[in-house]
Amino acid sequence: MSSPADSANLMEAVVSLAKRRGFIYPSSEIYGGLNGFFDYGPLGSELKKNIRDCWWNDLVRRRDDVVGLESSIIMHPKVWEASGHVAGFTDPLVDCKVSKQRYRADQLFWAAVVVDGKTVGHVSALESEKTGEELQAAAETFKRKKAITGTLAPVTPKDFTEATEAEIPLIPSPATGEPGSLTPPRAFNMMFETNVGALKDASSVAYLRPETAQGMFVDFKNVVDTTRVKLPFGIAQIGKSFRNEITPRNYIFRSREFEQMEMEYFIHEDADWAKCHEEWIVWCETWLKSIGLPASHLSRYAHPKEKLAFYSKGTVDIMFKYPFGVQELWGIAARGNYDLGQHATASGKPQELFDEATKKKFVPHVIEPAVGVDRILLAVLCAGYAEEDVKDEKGNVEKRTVLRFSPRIAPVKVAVLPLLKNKEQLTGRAQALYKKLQRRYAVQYDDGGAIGKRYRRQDEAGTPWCVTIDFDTIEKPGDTFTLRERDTMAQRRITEAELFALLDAQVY
RNA sequence: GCGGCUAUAGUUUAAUGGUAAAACCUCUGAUUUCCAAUCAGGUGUCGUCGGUUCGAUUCCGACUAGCCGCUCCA
Repeated sequence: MSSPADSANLMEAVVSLAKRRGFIYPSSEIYGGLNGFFDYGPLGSELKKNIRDCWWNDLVRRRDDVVGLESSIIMHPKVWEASGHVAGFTDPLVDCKVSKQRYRADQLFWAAVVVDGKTVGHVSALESEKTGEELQAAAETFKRKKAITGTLAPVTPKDFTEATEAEIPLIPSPATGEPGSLTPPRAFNMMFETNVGALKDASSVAYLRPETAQGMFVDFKNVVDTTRVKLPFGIAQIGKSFRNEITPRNYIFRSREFEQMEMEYFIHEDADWAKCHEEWIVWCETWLKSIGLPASHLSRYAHPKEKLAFYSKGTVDIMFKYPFGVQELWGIAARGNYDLGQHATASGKPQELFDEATKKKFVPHVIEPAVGVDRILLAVLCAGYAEEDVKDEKGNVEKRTVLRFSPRIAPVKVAVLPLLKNKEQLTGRAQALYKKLQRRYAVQYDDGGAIGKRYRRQDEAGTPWCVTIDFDTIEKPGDTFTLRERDTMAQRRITEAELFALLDAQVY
């Protein structure tokens, strides 16, 4: 087997195949495209739906402790104030116009150099464990170089967001050491704004949700009051989310409109959250393997304690080895009771449960596995893509392109192929089988061109099996078809009952 | 958003200051056609806008989109 020479080629090959076979198109392509948005074509929309269905079936339908939810995309603006997204979902950035370096304003520190009570200059340093000491040392160096006499006051470190308009031009760039090249911090909220109702004013502002999670928190009491759930239990949701990313990148990996599959798993405040956290990480890893992602491409990344939000007890990301690097696929966060607490405070409605044992009310804690459907889809495309060298009858080496999707998520489960399209006996039998399969599975009927070409066409679509209705089917007893397997290209004869049994076992 | 590179059929590529080509794909027809069989035929292209020019797909500019880096994240 051969594969594209390097990662860049693999990515190009996947993008090209995805377009050519109708998995993924750039959005609004006839108008020049729109950065950060994509459309899913006939095969892509089937693949995506299968990923969603597998997750929903395994998590919501096949577990006793998880229920589903579908909340609205536009919610009350106060939801996003309480969640912290209005204030905190921003990245204030500062550019150095000379060095072209970019800094996070809250990670770029500076201080005035004060000698004998007079400000004589400014120094800067990037955030580190000893930012204060570095600034102090820089201030002393500054004083010495400028040959200023007097008493240097201890520096007061501030981050760049605290700099006034007058101070910004005086602060030196960490890259050049010279002032004047830094831009004012530009903060932009990553939430898309819109207006609800006829009037467009401050009171009509609403947001397209940047995550689906808040729906589960806001409807927490509704679910508790209207269903028979008992702790521990989860509320799961699949839906579109929107983020006005600065730089959408890496194909569908980071887009501005994307689809999330999230669950909030609520546990007692005294429950062993670490154990529960670990169990859900394992569940997620197992699930990814069940839809065909190889274990060799999966890894874990535990966020360091000091980088966690103050309310977070721990976050572990399941990483996937994409062609452009090992990147986050699934984040499993232990969020304590922060979100329910925030909504209780903001809404004035307690978000508590009653503990019969202790006779006390408490706010449940939560474990949150959050994954992007588009990221999973990209992962299965990249992991499943293969180019093989196969020899034809004459011994010539030819390239076979194949997408090795798990039968669970393959957009087409079976292709029904009459060996010839001008023989009524063959096409009639093929149509009958096709119609019967169609009632339960996504199937394709293909009578175009040569049989070999049709097999290869299905390989590129990732179809696990082809059944060919041939002359043995109609001339020999047994009513058997040729079953051709995608991965091995092996052929064997199979009856209709055996075919349905195979599908029942493999497609779930 | 900033910097670098790029843009020709659905895909991958070629040529050209004088009006665009090939392969694959797709479609139609013929054929007892099982690993991109064979034969015959068909559709389809210079990202957008502007400038220079007698004439621009080619040169220049802007915009849009893509790739890489800064940054960010499901």
